[in-house]
Amino acid sequence: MEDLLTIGQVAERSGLAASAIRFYEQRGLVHAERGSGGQRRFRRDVLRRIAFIRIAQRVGLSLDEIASALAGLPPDRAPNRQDWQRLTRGWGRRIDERIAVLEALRGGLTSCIGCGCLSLRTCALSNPGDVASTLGAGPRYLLED
Amino acid sequence: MEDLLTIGQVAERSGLAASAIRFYEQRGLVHAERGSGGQRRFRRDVLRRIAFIRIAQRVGLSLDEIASALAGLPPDRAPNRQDWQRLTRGWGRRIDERIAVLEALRGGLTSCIGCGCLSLRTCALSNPGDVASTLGAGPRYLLED
DNA sequence: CTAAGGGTTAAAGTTTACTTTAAGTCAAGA
DNA sequence: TCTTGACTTAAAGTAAACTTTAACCCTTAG
Repeated sequence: MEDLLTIGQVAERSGLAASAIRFYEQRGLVHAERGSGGQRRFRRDVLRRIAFIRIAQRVGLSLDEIASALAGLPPDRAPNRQDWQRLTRGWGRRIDERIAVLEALRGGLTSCIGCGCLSLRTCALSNPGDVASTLGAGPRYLLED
Repeated sequence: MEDLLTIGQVAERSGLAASAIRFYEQRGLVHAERGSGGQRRFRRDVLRRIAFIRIAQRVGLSLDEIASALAGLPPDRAPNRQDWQRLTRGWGRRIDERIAVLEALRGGLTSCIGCGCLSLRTCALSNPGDVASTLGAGPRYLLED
């Protein structure tokens, strides 16, 4: 077994489509050397990069943001655990914020009976926005008769 | 003040762009009569429909799903509170699920130290999936040295 | 009456994250 | 050697949810 992976092997192991991997290479998210005949050969740690990318996506980052984050890895040596952890700092907060927004929305829904919806433009429920304002001002209202 | 609204007035009151409102009309999400000269005239309750649409989007529904939901409103009379509430049944559960997924992800992140990421294809963190499997099997691991 | 401001249309453009297609090249076993 | 399956490329296609553009019409205040 070689220590370099073909795109098919990476696809197999990561569960990603080969086309997606090529796309990621284009976008600079992963890197491949080229073997005889121009075929891509990936180092094994591409799998960790891909894991990182997928998790980052679930946290809500765009590929551009993920690319910026990955650019923070040391170019000269293989990333170690501290390197990776540095990149995931702040994700917990980001997730907490999204949870807070959803909880506010749910709270609004269940308490939202008898609403006049007088001002759509300022209704916290219909406007995505900062957590503070959504959480801060008590129940909002959705529907009235 | 008329009891029918121009598209500009609806845009102003809802905070939506006029182009978005035209788009919604095309998609059957809102309805407009036509006045002299072919201009759109909206009944005031279009504002409630728009509020519904925006909140449904925040809950995670696509415009197609929202259109189906709106089709459940009575065609012959103005919707009342029960009508609207019927449409929002099930949203709470949907939101709870999304919260559960995010919490599992956050829990995984914070406990994710020392992971071998041996099988990307089955790693709960890198794979979006059902809540049960993500929640059920204890901490998962993200990064190793 | 006329100019400004808002309204109309269809069609094309935007963004994100990919997939599909077409046409061709490479690698490995029988 | 041949054939099959995996690989290559660039370019176009997809989906969602809109926005932009261009060319034109309507309404209203002065």
